[in-house]
Amino acid sequence: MTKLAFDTETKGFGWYDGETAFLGSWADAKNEYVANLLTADGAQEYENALKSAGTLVGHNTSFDVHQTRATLDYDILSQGAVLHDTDIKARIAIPTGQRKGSYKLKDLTATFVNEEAKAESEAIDEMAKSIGVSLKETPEAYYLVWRAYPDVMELYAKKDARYTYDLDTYLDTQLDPADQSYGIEQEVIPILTQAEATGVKIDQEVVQKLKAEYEALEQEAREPLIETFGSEKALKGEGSKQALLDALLELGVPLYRKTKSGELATHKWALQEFTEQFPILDTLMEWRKYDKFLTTYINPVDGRDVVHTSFKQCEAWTGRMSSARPNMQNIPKKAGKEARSMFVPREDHVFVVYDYDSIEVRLLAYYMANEAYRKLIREGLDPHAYMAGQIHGRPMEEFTKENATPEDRLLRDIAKNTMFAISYGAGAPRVADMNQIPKAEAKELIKKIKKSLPGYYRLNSRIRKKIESVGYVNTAFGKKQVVDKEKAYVGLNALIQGTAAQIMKRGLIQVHEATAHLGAIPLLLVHDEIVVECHKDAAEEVSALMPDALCTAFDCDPPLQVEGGIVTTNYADA
DNA sequence: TTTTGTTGCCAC
DNA sequence: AAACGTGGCAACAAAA
Repeated sequence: MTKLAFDTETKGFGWYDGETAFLGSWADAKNEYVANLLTADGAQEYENALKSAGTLVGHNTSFDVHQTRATLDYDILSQGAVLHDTDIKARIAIPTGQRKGSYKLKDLTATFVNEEAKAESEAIDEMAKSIGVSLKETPEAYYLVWRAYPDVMELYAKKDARYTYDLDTYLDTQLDPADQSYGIEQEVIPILTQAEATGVKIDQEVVQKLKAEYEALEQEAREPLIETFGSEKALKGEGSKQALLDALLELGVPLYRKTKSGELATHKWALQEFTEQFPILDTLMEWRKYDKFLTTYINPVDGRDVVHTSFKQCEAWTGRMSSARPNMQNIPKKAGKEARSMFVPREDHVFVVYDYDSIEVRLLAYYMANEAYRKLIREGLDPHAYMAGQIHGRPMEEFTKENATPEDRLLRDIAKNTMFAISYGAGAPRVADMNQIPKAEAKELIKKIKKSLPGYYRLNSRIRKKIESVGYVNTAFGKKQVVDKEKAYVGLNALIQGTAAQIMKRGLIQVHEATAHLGAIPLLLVHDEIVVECHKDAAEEVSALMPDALCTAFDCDPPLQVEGGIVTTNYADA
C-alpha cells in the first residue's frame, strides 16, 4: 500500500460551522497533485486518492480529517489507513527546548528539508497583502488569495503535500528507537479526532438560566463598586486598569505587590490580605468572578447545540495535552462549578467519568523507590495525613479525614498543597502565599516535607545530574523532557508530569480498545480525567471495563488507581 | 488601524 | 539564595 501525504486549504477553523476546504493536495514518493474541492470531479479525485493510500501523513492531521469529512462527507478514519502526523512526530523527535523556532510545516521544512519553504510562506503573505487581506486575522484570506492567484496557490498547495511527505521521511530518521512516545501519540490521534468531531452536547436551557443568574449577580456586585469608586470607569473600558488602581489607592488600600513589569498589582493575591479592613475588595473579587464567568464560559456556548473543542496533542513541553476554542480543560470546578452543568450527555446517553487518583503522588512514591512510603500508599493510607504527622511530630492518624479536628484538617491541607507546590518546583514565597503563612514558616515547611520524603533528595540530585550532563530527563516511556540547565529545579516536575501525561494517553488508548465495540466515545481529556459518552444500556459494562484499562496503562509500585463512575445528569455531577 | 504584549484568572 | 510547572482566553494597553 502506498504512502501519501495530504493537505487541505480551508476557509477557516470552523469546519463544524461549514467553513470548509476548497483545495485538496497530496503527494506520493515522486509526484504532487492538487484538486479543486468545489467541483464534483475534483472532490472525487481527492477522495479516490485518499482511499488508495495505506498510510496517510498530514501536518496536524486531525484538522484535515475534519475538513475532509465536512467538505466531501468522507471520513478518513473509516478507511483504516495508518495515520501519521509530522507536527507530532517533530515534537517527539526534536523536543521543545532543543528546537528553536515553531513547529509549523514550513518552518520545520525550512530547517530540516528544504530552505525555500520559508520564502513561500512569505510569498503567500505578499499575495494576501496585495489584495488587502490579512492571513492572521481572517483564515478565509487563503480562499481569497486562491481566487486571485489560483495557479500560484495550487502550486503551493502541492508543495505543502510534498513538504509533509519529505519531512515525514526525514523525521523517521530522527526518532529514537528507545523512545516509545511517538507510537503512543500515533494511536491517540484518531481517538482525539473522533472526540473533537463528536463534540459535547450543550443544554441551552441551563446556559440561559445561568446567564440570567450571573448577569444579575454581576449587576448586584457592580453597584456598590460604582458607588465606592465614584464611577464605573474602574471596572471596564479604556483606562480602567489605571482607574482601578487610582481608586484603590484613593481608598487607602496599601497595595504593594508588583506585577512583572513593576506596576502595582491588583490581582487577588495582592488584595486578599486587605479584605478585612476594606470589605469592598471582596466585592471586587466577586465581581471579577462573575464577569469572568460570563465572558469566558458562557459566551462560547451561548446558542450552540454542540461544542467541538480542538485538542493539541503535544502542545506542552511536558507532553500534556491542551484544549482550545473553547478550552475544555479549565471549565470551573470550584469557582463557579455550575458551569459544568451546561455540558450534558446526548439523549439516552450517559457520561462515564474516571480520573486517576493522586497520580503525581503515586509516581513520586514510585520514583523515590522507598518501600515505606510505597507501602503507605499501596495500603490506601492518606499520604497527606502522614506528611502532616511528620511535620508536626504527631501520629498520622490524628490528621486523617475521619479523625482530624478542623484545625488539624487545615494542617493536613497545608501539607497537601505544599506537596503539590514542591513537585512543581515552587519556592518559599509561593508556598507562603497559597497557605497564607509567613515566608519563614513556609521555608521551614518545605524543608520538613522534603526531609520526610524518603528518597526525595536522592531522586532530585539524580535528576539534576542527568539534566546537567545531557540536558533532559526521560519519562518512564522514554520521552525526552528537555530542561533548561538554569532551571534544573523543574526537573522533578518534568519527570512526574511528563510520565503522568503519557500514562493518561496510554489509558485513553486502552479505554478506546476496551469499549469502542460498545459504542463508547471518549469526549474529554482533562490531564488526569477522562470523560466517555455511551448509550445508557452500555453504561454499566463500559464503567466496569474502564478502571482496568486505565490502571494497566503503567505498571508501577504503588499501583495506579482510579475513581469515578456513571453520570446521567451533567458534567458537574462527575 | 492592526498587531503584539500585559494582566488577571480558570483548570490540572 | 531563590525559584511553582503546564496550558487558554478575555480585556485592556501600548507599539507598529
